[in-house]
Amino acid sequence: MQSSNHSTSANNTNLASSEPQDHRSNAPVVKLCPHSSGISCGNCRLNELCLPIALDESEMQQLDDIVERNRPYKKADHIYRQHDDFKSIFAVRSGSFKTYVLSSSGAGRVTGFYLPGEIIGMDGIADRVHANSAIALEHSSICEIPFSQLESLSLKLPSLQHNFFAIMGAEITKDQKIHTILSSYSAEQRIASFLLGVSSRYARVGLSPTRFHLPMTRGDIGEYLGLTVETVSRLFTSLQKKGLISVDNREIALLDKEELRVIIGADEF
Amino acid sequence: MQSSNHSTSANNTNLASSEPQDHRSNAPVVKLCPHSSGISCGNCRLNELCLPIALDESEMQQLDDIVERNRPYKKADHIYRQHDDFKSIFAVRSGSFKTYVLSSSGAGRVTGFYLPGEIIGMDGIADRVHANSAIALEHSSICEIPFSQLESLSLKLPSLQHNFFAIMGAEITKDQKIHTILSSYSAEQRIASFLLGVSSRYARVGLSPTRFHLPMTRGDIGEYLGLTVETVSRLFTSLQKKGLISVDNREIALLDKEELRVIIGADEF
DNA sequence: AATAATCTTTGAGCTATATCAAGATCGTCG
DNA sequence: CGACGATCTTGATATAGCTCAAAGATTATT
Repeated sequence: MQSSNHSTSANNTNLASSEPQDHRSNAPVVKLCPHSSGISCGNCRLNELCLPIALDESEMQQLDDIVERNRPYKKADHIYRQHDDFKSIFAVRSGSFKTYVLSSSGAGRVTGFYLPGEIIGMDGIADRVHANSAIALEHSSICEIPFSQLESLSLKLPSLQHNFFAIMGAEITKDQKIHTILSSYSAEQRIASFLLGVSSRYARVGLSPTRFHLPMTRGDIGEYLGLTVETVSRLFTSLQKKGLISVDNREIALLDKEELRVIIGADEF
Repeated sequence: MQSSNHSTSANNTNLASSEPQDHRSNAPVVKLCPHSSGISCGNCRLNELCLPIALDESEMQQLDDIVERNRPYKKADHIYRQHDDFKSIFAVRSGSFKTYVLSSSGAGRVTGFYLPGEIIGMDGIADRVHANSAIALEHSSICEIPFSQLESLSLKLPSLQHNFFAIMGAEITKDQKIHTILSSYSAEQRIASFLLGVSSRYARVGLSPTRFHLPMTRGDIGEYLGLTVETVSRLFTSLQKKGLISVDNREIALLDKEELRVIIGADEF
Protein backbone atom coordinates (compact mmCIF):
# COMPACT_ATOMS: atom_id res chain seq x y z
CA MET A 1 0.00 0.00 0.00
CA GLN A 2 2.90 2.31 0.67
CA SER A 3 6.52 2.15 -0.24
CA SER A 4 7.71 2.99 3.23
CA ASN A 5 6.50 3.61 6.67
CA HIS A 6 7.48 3.91 10.27
CA SER A 7 7.97 1.69 13.14
CA THR A 8 5.51 2.37 15.82
CA SER A 9 5.39 2.69 19.50
CA ALA A 10 4.49 -0.96 19.66
CA ASN A 11 7.56 -2.21 17.97
CA ASN A 12 10.26 0.27 17.20
CA THR A 13 12.04 0.16 20.46
CA ASN A 14 14.23 -2.50 18.99
CA LEU A 15 15.90 -0.56 16.24
CA ALA A 16 17.72 -3.55 14.92
CA SER A 17 14.55 -5.25 13.85
CA SER A 18 13.98 -4.46 10.20
CA GLU A 19 10.89 -6.64 9.91
CA PRO A 20 8.70 -5.81 12.86
CA GLN A 21 5.68 -7.97 13.49
CA ASP A 22 3.16 -5.45 12.30
CA HIS A 23 -0.50 -6.27 11.96
CA ARG A 24 -1.38 -3.12 10.09
CA SER A 25 -1.94 -2.43 6.44
CA ASN A 26 0.81 0.10 5.92
CA ALA A 27 3.44 -1.89 7.73
CA PRO A 28 6.79 -0.26 8.28
CA VAL A 29 9.69 -2.00 6.63
CA VAL A 30 12.36 0.68 6.68
CA LYS A 31 14.66 0.84 9.63
CA LEU A 32 14.84 3.98 11.65
CA CYS A 33 17.60 6.51 11.48
CA PRO A 34 17.85 7.84 15.00
CA HIS A 35 20.30 10.62 15.53
CA SER A 36 20.72 10.90 11.79
CA SER A 37 19.90 14.56 11.90
CA GLY A 38 22.20 16.86 13.81
CA ILE A 39 19.20 17.72 15.91
CA SER A 40 19.30 17.58 19.69
CA CYS A 41 17.10 18.98 22.42
CA GLY A 42 19.81 21.54 23.06
CA ASN A 43 19.55 23.09 19.63
CA CYS A 44 15.84 22.46 19.00
CA ARG A 45 13.98 25.71 18.62
CA LEU A 46 11.08 24.17 20.56
CA ASN A 47 13.04 23.25 23.65
CA GLU A 48 11.53 26.00 25.74
CA LEU A 49 8.03 24.72 24.95
CA CYS A 50 8.64 21.03 25.20
CA LEU A 51 9.78 18.55 27.80
CA PRO A 52 13.15 20.23 28.45
CA ILE A 53 11.79 23.50 29.86
CA ALA A 54 14.14 24.83 32.49
CA LEU A 55 16.56 21.92 32.29
CA ASP A 56 20.24 22.84 32.52
CA GLU A 57 22.88 21.73 30.00
CA SER A 58 23.68 18.45 31.64
CA GLU A 59 20.08 17.56 32.30
CA MET A 60 19.12 18.32 28.74
CA GLN A 61 21.94 16.12 27.53
CA GLN A 62 20.64 13.23 29.61
CA LEU A 63 17.17 13.71 28.21
CA ASP A 64 18.62 13.98 24.75
CA ASP A 65 20.24 10.59 25.18
CA ILE A 66 16.93 8.81 25.53
CA VAL A 67 15.13 10.70 22.76
CA GLU A 68 14.87 8.97 19.41
CA ARG A 69 14.38 11.14 16.38
CA ASN A 70 12.53 9.05 13.88
CA ARG A 71 12.61 9.82 10.19
CA PRO A 72 9.77 12.00 8.92
CA TYR A 73 6.22 10.78 8.68
CA LYS A 74 4.30 11.17 5.44
CA LYS A 75 0.71 12.30 5.44
CA ALA A 76 -1.54 9.51 6.74
CA ASP A 77 1.30 7.56 8.37
CA HIS A 78 0.40 6.32 11.81
CA ILE A 79 2.62 6.81 14.84
CA TYR A 80 0.62 4.17 16.68
CA ARG A 81 -2.81 2.64 16.51
CA GLN A 82 -5.56 2.05 18.98
CA HIS A 83 -4.80 -1.05 21.11
CA ASP A 84 -1.07 -0.96 20.34
CA ASP A 85 1.12 -1.50 23.35
CA PHE A 86 2.16 1.75 24.91
CA LYS A 87 5.90 2.23 24.87
CA SER A 88 6.62 5.87 24.23
CA ILE A 89 5.28 9.35 24.12
CA PHE A 90 6.03 11.58 21.15
CA ALA A 91 6.81 15.26 20.81
CA VAL A 92 5.78 16.88 17.55
CA ARG A 93 8.81 18.55 16.03
CA SER A 94 7.20 19.71 12.78
CA GLY A 95 3.93 19.19 10.97
CA SER A 96 0.79 18.01 12.71
CA PHE A 97 -1.14 14.95 13.78
CA LYS A 98 -4.61 14.00 14.81
CA THR A 99 -5.67 11.31 17.25
CA TYR A 100 -8.90 9.41 16.74
CA VAL A 101 -10.87 6.41 17.87
CA LEU A 102 -12.72 4.15 15.51
CA SER A 103 -16.37 3.34 15.90
CA SER A 104 -16.82 0.26 13.79
CA SER A 105 -19.40 2.11 11.75
CA GLY A 106 -16.36 3.69 10.17
CA ALA A 107 -17.30 7.01 11.69
CA GLY A 108 -13.95 7.78 13.23
CA ARG A 109 -14.04 10.27 16.03
CA VAL A 110 -11.22 12.77 16.27
CA THR A 111 -10.06 13.23 19.85
CA GLY A 112 -7.27 15.73 19.36
CA PHE A 113 -4.99 17.71 17.09
CA TYR A 114 -1.30 18.07 17.84
CA LEU A 115 0.93 20.87 16.63
CA PRO A 116 4.69 21.42 17.04
CA GLY A 117 5.86 21.39 20.65
CA GLU A 118 2.90 19.29 21.78
CA ILE A 119 3.04 15.78 23.23
CA ILE A 120 1.18 12.80 21.78
CA GLY A 121 0.52 9.43 23.36
CA MET A 122 -0.38 10.10 26.98
CA ASP A 123 -3.61 8.20 26.38
CA GLY A 124 -1.62 5.01 26.84
CA ILE A 125 0.06 5.73 30.16
CA ALA A 126 -2.63 4.35 32.44
CA ASP A 127 -3.51 1.12 30.65
CA ARG A 128 -0.20 0.59 28.85
CA VAL A 129 -2.23 0.35 25.67
CA HIS A 130 -3.12 3.22 23.39
CA ALA A 131 -6.75 4.27 23.60
CA ASN A 132 -6.61 6.02 20.24
CA SER A 133 -4.67 6.11 17.01
CA ALA A 134 -2.32 8.90 15.98
CA ILE A 135 -1.93 9.81 12.31
CA ALA A 136 0.01 12.49 10.47
CA LEU A 137 -2.05 15.21 8.82
CA GLU A 138 0.89 16.26 6.66
CA HIS A 139 4.58 15.59 6.26
CA SER A 140 5.74 15.73 9.87
CA SER A 141 8.48 14.75 12.27
CA ILE A 142 8.50 13.74 15.90
CA CYS A 143 10.78 12.92 18.77
CA GLU A 144 10.06 9.62 20.45
CA ILE A 145 10.63 9.38 24.19
CA PRO A 146 10.50 5.82 25.56
CA PHE A 147 8.30 6.10 28.60
CA SER A 148 10.09 3.72 30.93
CA GLN A 149 13.32 5.62 30.33
CA LEU A 150 11.51 8.89 30.89
CA GLU A 151 10.27 7.53 34.20
CA SER A 152 13.75 6.47 35.26
CA LEU A 153 15.27 9.75 34.26
CA SER A 154 12.51 11.66 36.01
CA LEU A 155 13.55 10.06 39.27
CA LYS A 156 16.99 11.58 38.83
CA LEU A 157 16.00 14.97 37.43
CA PRO A 158 13.46 16.80 39.60
CA SER A 159 12.89 19.44 36.92
CA LEU A 160 12.08 16.81 34.37
CA GLN A 161 9.60 15.11 36.68
CA HIS A 162 8.08 18.48 37.43
CA ASN A 163 7.81 19.32 33.73
CA PHE A 164 6.19 16.08 32.87
CA PHE A 165 3.65 16.39 35.66
CA ALA A 166 2.90 19.86 34.30
CA ILE A 167 2.54 18.57 30.75
CA MET A 168 0.14 15.86 31.83
CA GLY A 169 -1.71 18.41 33.93
CA ALA A 170 -2.03 20.68 30.92
CA GLU A 171 -3.51 17.81 28.92
CA ILE A 172 -6.07 17.28 31.68
CA THR A 173 -6.96 20.96 31.82
CA LYS A 174 -7.26 21.09 28.02
CA ASP A 175 -9.51 18.04 27.92
CA GLN A 176 -11.77 19.51 30.58
CA LYS A 177 -12.00 22.76 28.61
CA ILE A 178 -13.21 20.78 25.62
CA HIS A 179 -15.69 19.01 27.86
CA THR A 180 -17.21 22.38 28.69
CA ILE A 181 -17.21 23.43 25.05
CA LEU A 182 -18.93 20.28 23.90
CA SER A 183 -21.48 20.25 26.67
CA SER A 184 -22.55 23.86 26.48
CA TYR A 185 -21.42 25.79 23.42
CA SER A 186 -23.42 26.38 20.26
CA ALA A 187 -21.94 25.41 16.92
CA GLU A 188 -20.81 28.97 16.28
CA GLN A 189 -19.19 29.19 19.71
CA ARG A 190 -17.39 25.91 19.14
CA ILE A 191 -15.94 27.08 15.85
CA ALA A 192 -14.92 30.47 17.26
CA SER A 193 -13.31 28.75 20.22
CA PHE A 194 -11.55 26.26 17.97
CA LEU A 195 -10.10 28.99 15.76
CA LEU A 196 -8.88 31.05 18.71
CA GLY A 197 -7.39 27.92 20.21
CA VAL A 198 -5.45 27.06 17.08
CA SER A 199 -4.38 30.68 16.85
CA SER A 200 -2.83 30.72 20.29
CA ARG A 201 -1.19 27.38 19.75
CA TYR A 202 0.48 28.69 16.61
CA ALA A 203 1.45 31.85 18.45
CA ARG A 204 3.09 29.72 21.11
CA VAL A 205 5.58 28.38 18.59
CA GLY A 206 6.24 31.75 17.06
CA LEU A 207 3.89 31.58 14.11
CA SER A 208 1.27 34.13 13.19
CA PRO A 209 -1.79 34.06 15.43
CA THR A 210 -3.88 35.78 12.78
CA ARG A 211 -3.00 34.02 9.54
CA PHE A 212 -2.47 30.28 9.45
CA HIS A 213 -3.05 27.09 7.57
CA LEU A 214 -5.38 24.46 8.95
CA PRO A 215 -3.83 21.04 8.46
CA MET A 216 -7.09 19.19 9.05
CA THR A 217 -10.24 18.79 6.97
CA ARG A 218 -13.61 20.32 7.80
CA GLY A 219 -14.70 16.78 8.54
CA ASP A 220 -11.94 16.37 11.13
CA ILE A 221 -12.94 19.63 12.78
CA GLY A 222 -16.54 18.52 12.82
CA GLU A 223 -15.75 15.19 14.43
CA TYR A 224 -13.60 16.93 17.01
CA LEU A 225 -16.27 19.48 17.87
CA GLY A 226 -19.29 17.22 17.61
CA LEU A 227 -20.64 18.88 14.46
CA THR A 228 -21.19 17.74 10.89
CA VAL A 229 -18.98 18.78 7.99
CA GLU A 230 -21.83 20.81 6.60
CA THR A 231 -22.26 22.78 9.79
CA VAL A 232 -18.55 23.50 9.99
CA SER A 233 -18.53 24.67 6.40
CA ARG A 234 -21.59 26.84 6.85
CA LEU A 235 -20.11 28.48 9.93
CA PHE A 236 -16.83 29.26 8.20
CA THR A 237 -18.87 30.92 5.48
CA SER A 238 -21.06 32.72 7.96
CA LEU A 239 -18.15 34.01 10.08
CA GLN A 240 -16.54 35.22 6.87
CA LYS A 241 -19.70 37.06 5.86
CA LYS A 242 -19.71 38.73 9.26
CA GLY A 243 -16.17 39.87 8.57
CA LEU A 244 -14.65 38.07 11.52
CA ILE A 245 -12.47 35.71 9.54
CA SER A 246 -11.35 35.22 6.00
CA VAL A 247 -11.32 31.75 4.56
CA ASP A 248 -9.47 30.56 1.49
CA ASN A 249 -9.85 26.84 1.62
CA ARG A 250 -7.61 25.93 4.56
CA GLU A 251 -5.91 29.31 4.79
CA ILE A 252 -7.52 31.20 7.62
CA ALA A 253 -7.13 34.80 8.68
CA LEU A 254 -8.63 35.97 11.94
CA LEU A 255 -9.83 39.50 11.21
CA ASP A 256 -11.58 40.28 14.47
CA LYS A 257 -10.39 38.18 17.37
CA GLU A 258 -12.13 40.38 19.87
CA GLU A 259 -15.51 39.71 18.31
CA LEU A 260 -14.73 36.00 18.16
CA ARG A 261 -14.16 36.16 21.90
CA VAL A 262 -17.46 37.95 22.33
CA ILE A 263 -19.21 35.12 20.51
CA ILE A 264 -17.73 32.62 22.92
CA GLY A 265 -18.56 34.64 25.99
CA ALA A 266 -21.91 35.80 24.70
CA ASP A 267 -23.76 33.84 27.36
CA GLU A 268 -21.62 35.36 30.05
CA PHE A 269 -23.92 38.01 31.47
CA MET B 1 -23.56 31.83 56.03
CA GLN B 2 -22.52 28.59 57.58
CA SER B 3 -21.51 27.70 61.05
CA SER B 4 -18.44 25.87 59.97
CA ASN B 5 -16.43 25.07 56.94
CA HIS B 6 -13.14 23.80 55.70
CA SER B 7 -9.85 25.19 54.87
CA THR B 8 -9.12 24.90 51.25
CA SER B 9 -6.26 24.06 49.03
CA ALA B 10 -5.45 27.73 48.90
CA ASN B 11 -4.89 28.13 52.56
CA ASN B 12 -4.98 25.05 54.69
CA THR B 13 -1.41 24.04 54.33
CA ASN B 14 -0.68 26.11 57.35
CA LEU B 15 -2.73 24.34 59.93
CA ALA B 16 -1.85 26.83 62.61
CA SER B 17 -3.65 29.65 60.86
CA SER B 18 -7.12 29.80 62.27
CA GLU B 19 -8.07 32.89 60.30
CA PRO B 20 -7.05 32.28 56.73
CA GLN B 21 -7.37 35.15 54.29
CA ASP B 22 -10.37 33.78 52.50
CA HIS B 23 -12.19 35.71 49.83
CA ARG B 24 -15.14 33.34 49.71
CA SER B 25 -18.56 33.58 51.20
CA ASN B 26 -18.45 30.51 53.37
CA ALA B 27 -15.02 31.15 54.79
CA PRO B 28 -13.52 28.44 56.95
CA VAL B 29 -12.94 29.43 60.53
CA VAL B 30 -12.54 26.05 62.17
CA LYS B 31 -9.10 24.61 62.44
CA LEU B 32 -8.44 21.25 60.94
CA CYS B 33 -8.00 18.06 62.83
CA PRO B 34 -5.41 16.14 60.86
CA HIS B 35 -4.55 12.71 62.11
CA SER B 36 -7.47 12.96 64.49
CA SER B 37 -8.89 9.77 63.14
CA GLY B 38 -6.92 6.59 63.56
CA ILE B 39 -6.94 6.36 59.79
CA SER B 40 -3.79 5.83 57.78
CA CYS B 41 -3.10 4.74 54.24
CA GLY B 42 -2.01 1.41 55.65
CA ASN B 43 -5.39 0.61 57.12
CA CYS B 44 -7.56 2.43 54.56
CA ARG B 45 -9.78 0.01 52.72
CA LEU B 46 -9.19 2.02 49.53
CA ASN B 47 -5.41 1.78 49.56
CA GLU B 48 -5.32 -0.68 46.70
CA LEU B 49 -7.30 1.70 44.50
CA CYS B 50 -5.65 4.93 45.47
CA LEU B 51 -2.22 6.46 45.35
CA PRO B 52 -0.54 3.75 47.46
CA ILE B 53 -1.08 0.87 45.02
CA ALA B 54 1.82 -1.53 45.23
CA LEU B 55 3.75 0.48 47.79
CA ASP B 56 5.49 -1.54 50.49
CA GLU B 57 5.09 -0.89 54.22
CA SER B 58 7.84 1.67 54.52
CA GLU B 59 6.83 3.49 51.35
CA MET B 60 3.24 3.66 52.46
CA GLN B 61 4.32 5.06 55.78
CA GLN B 62 6.25 7.82 54.04
CA LEU B 63 3.24 8.67 51.93
CA ASP B 64 1.08 8.55 55.01
CA ASP B 65 3.29 11.16 56.64
CA ILE B 66 2.45 13.78 54.05
CA VAL B 67 -1.26 13.02 53.84
CA GLU B 68 -3.58 15.29 55.78
CA ARG B 69 -6.94 13.88 56.73
CA ASN B 70 -9.27 16.84 56.96
CA ARG B 71 -12.43 16.71 58.95
CA PRO B 72 -15.56 15.74 57.01
CA TYR B 73 -17.17 18.01 54.46
CA LYS B 74 -20.85 18.77 54.65
CA LYS B 75 -22.99 18.82 51.55
CA ALA B 76 -22.20 21.91 49.47
CA ASP B 77 -18.85 22.58 51.18
CA HIS B 78 -16.12 23.46 48.73
CA ILE B 79 -12.71 21.81 48.76
CA TYR B 80 -11.39 24.60 46.56
CA ARG B 81 -12.78 27.11 44.11
CA GLN B 82 -11.94 28.10 40.59
CA HIS B 83 -8.88 30.41 40.55
CA ASP B 84 -7.70 29.31 43.99
CA ASP B 85 -3.99 28.65 44.16
CA PHE B 86 -3.20 25.02 43.59
CA LYS B 87 -1.51 23.43 46.56
CA SER B 88 -2.81 19.90 46.91
CA ILE B 89 -4.64 17.08 45.30
CA PHE B 90 -7.36 15.25 47.20
CA ALA B 91 -8.38 11.62 47.39
CA VAL B 92 -12.03 10.97 48.13
CA ARG B 93 -12.28 8.72 51.17
CA SER B 94 -16.05 8.66 51.48
CA GLY B 95 -18.99 10.46 49.93
CA SER B 96 -18.77 12.24 46.60
CA PHE B 97 -17.94 15.52 44.94
CA LYS B 98 -18.53 17.32 41.69
CA THR B 99 -16.25 19.76 39.94
CA TYR B 100 -17.67 22.60 37.91
CA VAL B 101 -16.81 25.83 36.18
CA LEU B 102 -18.94 28.91 36.36
CA SER B 103 -20.19 30.73 33.32
CA SER B 104 -21.17 34.10 34.67
CA SER B 105 -24.67 33.49 33.40
CA GLY B 106 -24.93 31.35 36.48
CA ALA B 107 -25.23 28.27 34.35
CA GLY B 108 -22.52 26.28 36.03
CA ARG B 109 -21.07 23.48 34.00
CA VAL B 110 -20.24 20.24 35.73
CA THR B 111 -16.90 18.87 34.60
CA GLY B 112 -16.68 15.75 36.72
CA PHE B 113 -18.00 13.57 39.51
CA TYR B 114 -15.67 11.99 42.03
CA LEU B 115 -16.41 8.88 44.05
CA PRO B 116 -14.37 7.14 46.78
CA GLY B 117 -10.86 6.21 45.72
CA GLU B 118 -10.76 8.89 43.04
CA ILE B 119 -8.45 11.89 42.91
CA ILE B 120 -9.63 15.49 42.70
CA GLY B 121 -7.64 18.59 41.85
CA MET B 122 -5.34 17.63 38.99
CA ASP B 123 -6.85 20.49 36.99
CA GLY B 124 -4.52 22.81 38.88
CA ILE B 125 -1.21 21.07 38.28
CA ALA B 126 -0.26 22.80 35.05
CA ASP B 127 -1.15 26.40 35.87
CA ARG B 128 -0.81 26.17 39.66
CA VAL B 129 -4.33 27.55 39.83
CA HIS B 130 -7.51 25.51 39.91
CA ALA B 131 -9.46 25.60 36.67
CA ASN B 132 -12.65 24.50 38.38
CA SER B 133 -14.34 24.35 41.75
CA ALA B 134 -14.88 21.18 43.76
CA ILE B 135 -17.93 20.82 45.98
CA ALA B 136 -19.29 18.02 48.16
CA LEU B 137 -22.49 16.38 46.94
CA GLU B 138 -23.12 14.86 50.34
CA HIS B 139 -21.40 14.40 53.69
CA SER B 140 -17.93 13.33 52.59
CA SER B 141 -14.32 13.02 53.62
CA ILE B 142 -11.05 13.35 51.78
CA CYS B 143 -7.33 12.93 52.16
CA GLU B 144 -5.31 15.96 51.19
CA ILE B 145 -1.93 15.40 49.60
CA PRO B 146 0.21 18.54 49.32
CA PHE B 147 1.50 18.44 45.78
CA SER B 148 5.01 19.73 46.32
CA GLN B 149 5.54 17.07 48.96
CA LEU B 150 4.10 14.46 46.63
CA GLU B 151 6.58 15.56 44.01
CA SER B 152 9.50 15.32 46.42
CA LEU B 153 8.44 11.95 47.67
CA SER B 154 7.89 10.71 44.11
CA LEU B 155 11.56 11.35 43.42
CA LYS B 156 12.44 8.94 46.20
CA LEU B 157 9.77 6.31 45.62
CA PRO B 158 9.73 5.02 42.05
CA SER B 159 6.46 3.15 42.64
CA LEU B 160 4.78 6.30 43.83
CA GLN B 161 5.94 8.26 40.81
CA HIS B 162 4.78 5.44 38.61
CA ASN B 163 1.38 5.35 40.31
CA PHE B 164 0.87 9.04 40.02
CA PHE B 165 1.78 9.05 36.34
CA ALA B 166 -0.77 6.27 35.92
CA ILE B 167 -3.43 8.16 37.83
CA MET B 168 -2.92 11.26 35.70
CA GLY B 169 -2.91 9.10 32.60
CA ALA B 170 -6.21 7.57 33.66
CA GLU B 171 -7.68 11.03 34.05
CA ILE B 172 -6.56 11.87 30.52
CA THR B 173 -8.01 8.66 29.11
CA LYS B 174 -11.28 9.25 30.96
CA ASP B 175 -11.56 12.83 29.69
CA GLN B 176 -10.96 11.70 26.13
CA LYS B 177 -13.66 9.08 26.50
CA ILE B 178 -16.09 11.78 27.53
CA HIS B 179 -14.97 13.83 24.56
CA THR B 180 -16.09 11.01 22.30
CA ILE B 181 -19.36 10.62 24.16
CA LEU B 182 -20.19 14.29 23.94
CA SER B 183 -19.19 14.64 20.33
CA SER B 184 -20.99 11.65 18.96
CA TYR B 185 -23.51 9.99 21.27
CA SER B 186 -27.25 10.59 21.32
CA ALA B 187 -28.93 11.60 24.56
CA GLU B 188 -29.96 8.01 25.23
CA GLN B 189 -26.45 6.74 24.58
CA ARG B 190 -25.01 9.35 26.91
CA ILE B 191 -27.32 8.35 29.75
CA ALA B 192 -26.71 4.65 29.22
CA SER B 193 -22.99 5.26 29.15
CA PHE B 194 -23.16 7.41 32.26
CA LEU B 195 -25.07 4.78 34.23
CA LEU B 196 -22.71 2.01 33.23
CA GLY B 197 -19.78 4.23 34.12
CA VAL B 198 -21.10 4.96 37.58
CA SER B 199 -21.87 1.27 37.99
CA SER B 200 -18.31 0.18 37.31
CA ARG B 201 -16.91 2.90 39.51
CA TYR B 202 -19.03 1.68 42.39
CA ALA B 203 -18.03 -1.88 41.63
CA ARG B 204 -14.39 -0.82 41.84
CA VAL B 205 -14.81 0.09 45.49
CA GLY B 206 -16.75 -3.03 46.31
CA LEU B 207 -20.27 -1.66 46.08
CA SER B 208 -23.08 -3.10 44.04
CA PRO B 209 -22.76 -2.46 40.32
CA THR B 210 -26.47 -2.98 39.81
CA ARG B 211 -28.12 -1.07 42.63
CA PHE B 212 -26.78 2.29 43.72
CA HIS B 213 -27.64 5.76 44.84
CA LEU B 214 -26.88 8.72 42.60
CA PRO B 215 -25.45 11.53 44.72
CA MET B 216 -26.03 14.18 42.06
CA THR B 217 -29.16 15.84 40.73
CA ARG B 218 -30.62 15.31 37.27
CA GLY B 219 -29.49 18.83 36.55
CA ASP B 220 -25.88 17.94 37.41
CA ILE B 221 -26.04 14.93 35.14
CA GLY B 222 -27.45 17.07 32.37
CA GLU B 223 -24.73 19.67 32.66
CA TYR B 224 -22.10 16.97 32.69
CA LEU B 225 -23.52 15.25 29.62
CA GLY B 226 -24.52 18.34 27.67
CA LEU B 227 -28.25 17.71 28.06
CA THR B 228 -31.07 19.55 29.80
CA VAL B 229 -32.66 18.37 33.05
CA GLU B 230 -35.83 17.57 31.18
CA THR B 231 -34.06 15.33 28.71
CA VAL B 232 -32.27 13.48 31.50
CA SER B 233 -35.54 12.98 33.33
CA ARG B 234 -37.36 11.81 30.22
CA LEU B 235 -34.63 9.31 29.45
CA PHE B 236 -34.65 7.87 32.95
CA THR B 237 -38.37 7.38 32.53
CA SER B 238 -37.98 5.94 29.06
CA LEU B 239 -35.23 3.49 30.04
CA GLN B 240 -37.39 2.39 32.93
CA LYS B 241 -40.37 1.82 30.61
CA LYS B 242 -38.11 -0.30 28.43
CA GLY B 243 -37.27 -2.36 31.50
CA LEU B 244 -33.56 -1.61 31.37
CA ILE B 245 -33.37 0.24 34.65
CA SER B 246 -35.54 0.93 37.61
CA VAL B 247 -35.63 4.41 39.02
CA ASP B 248 -36.83 5.47 42.44
CA ASN B 249 -35.79 9.06 42.70
CA ARG B 250 -32.01 8.74 43.03
CA GLU B 251 -32.00 5.03 43.71
CA ILE B 252 -31.08 3.27 40.50
CA ALA B 253 -31.11 -0.40 39.62
CA LEU B 254 -29.58 -1.58 36.38
CA LEU B 255 -31.86 -4.39 35.22
CA ASP B 256 -30.32 -5.12 31.85
CA LYS B 257 -26.73 -3.99 31.55
CA GLU B 258 -26.24 -5.93 28.35
CA GLU B 259 -28.99 -4.02 26.61
CA LEU B 260 -27.58 -0.75 27.94
CA ARG B 261 -24.31 -1.69 26.29
CA VAL B 262 -26.15 -2.42 23.06
CA ILE B 263 -27.62 1.06 23.13
CA ILE B 264 -24.17 2.56 23.42
CA GLY B 265 -22.74 0.42 20.68
CA ALA B 266 -25.81 0.60 18.54
CA ASP B 267 -24.03 2.59 15.84
CA GLU B 268 -21.27 0.02 15.75
CA PHE B 269 -22.20 -1.98 12.68
C1' DA C 1 -2.47 16.14 -18.72
C1' DA C 2 -6.28 13.45 -17.61
C1' DT C 3 -8.82 11.10 -14.32
C1' DA C 4 -10.16 9.73 -9.98
C1' DA C 5 -10.76 10.53 -5.29
C1' DT C 6 -11.45 13.48 -1.68
C1' DC C 7 -12.96 17.61 0.20
C1' DT C 8 -15.98 21.69 0.38
C1' DT C 9 -20.04 24.33 -0.33
C1' DT C 10 -24.93 25.23 -0.63
C1' DG C 11 -29.84 24.11 -0.51
C1' DA C 12 -34.14 21.98 1.33
C1' DG C 13 -36.44 19.56 4.61
C1' DC C 14 -36.42 16.81 9.02
C1' DT C 15 -35.77 15.49 13.76
C1' DA C 16 -33.65 15.18 18.24
C1' DT C 17 -33.35 17.91 21.79
C1' DA C 18 -34.05 22.54 23.78
C1' DT C 19 -37.29 25.72 25.60
C1' DC C 20 -41.26 27.12 28.00
C1' DA C 21 -44.74 26.05 31.29
C1' DA C 22 -47.00 23.87 35.04
C1' DG C 23 -47.73 20.49 38.47
C1' DA C 24 -45.95 16.91 41.59
C1' DT C 25 -42.71 15.26 44.84
C1' DC C 26 -39.03 15.52 48.02
C1' DG C 27 -36.19 17.30 51.63
C1' DT C 28 -35.30 20.78 55.07
C1' DC C 29 -36.06 23.70 58.73
C1' DG C 30 -38.70 26.58 61.74
C1' DC D 1 -46.13 19.19 61.70
C1' DG D 2 -46.41 22.34 58.08
C1' DA D 3 -44.51 25.11 54.63
C1' DC D 4 -41.04 26.62 51.62
C1' DG D 5 -37.45 25.86 48.26
C1' DA D 6 -35.34 22.64 45.49
C1' DT D 7 -35.80 18.90 42.50
C1' DC D 8 -38.20 16.08 39.31
C1' DT D 9 -41.67 14.91 35.83
C1' DT D 10 -44.58 15.56 31.92
C1' DG D 11 -46.61 18.07 28.05
C1' DA D 12 -46.62 21.34 24.11
C1' DT D 13 -43.99 23.83 20.95
C1' DA D 14 -39.75 25.77 18.76
C1' DT D 15 -35.34 25.42 16.60
C1' DA D 16 -30.37 24.42 15.95
C1' DG D 17 -28.09 21.46 13.70
C1' DC D 18 -28.56 16.97 11.15
C1' DT D 19 -29.60 14.38 6.96
C1' DC D 20 -29.95 13.90 2.21
C1' DA D 21 -28.62 15.54 -2.21
C1' DA D 22 -25.90 17.42 -5.73
C1' DA D 23 -22.51 20.38 -7.78
C1' DG D 24 -17.97 22.60 -7.59
C1' DA D 25 -13.13 22.75 -6.03
C1' DT D 26 -9.00 20.79 -4.74
C1' DT D 27 -5.62 17.18 -4.42
C1' DA D 28 -3.75 12.76 -5.63
C1' DT D 29 -2.84 9.17 -9.08
C1' DT D 30 -1.69 7.30 -13.61
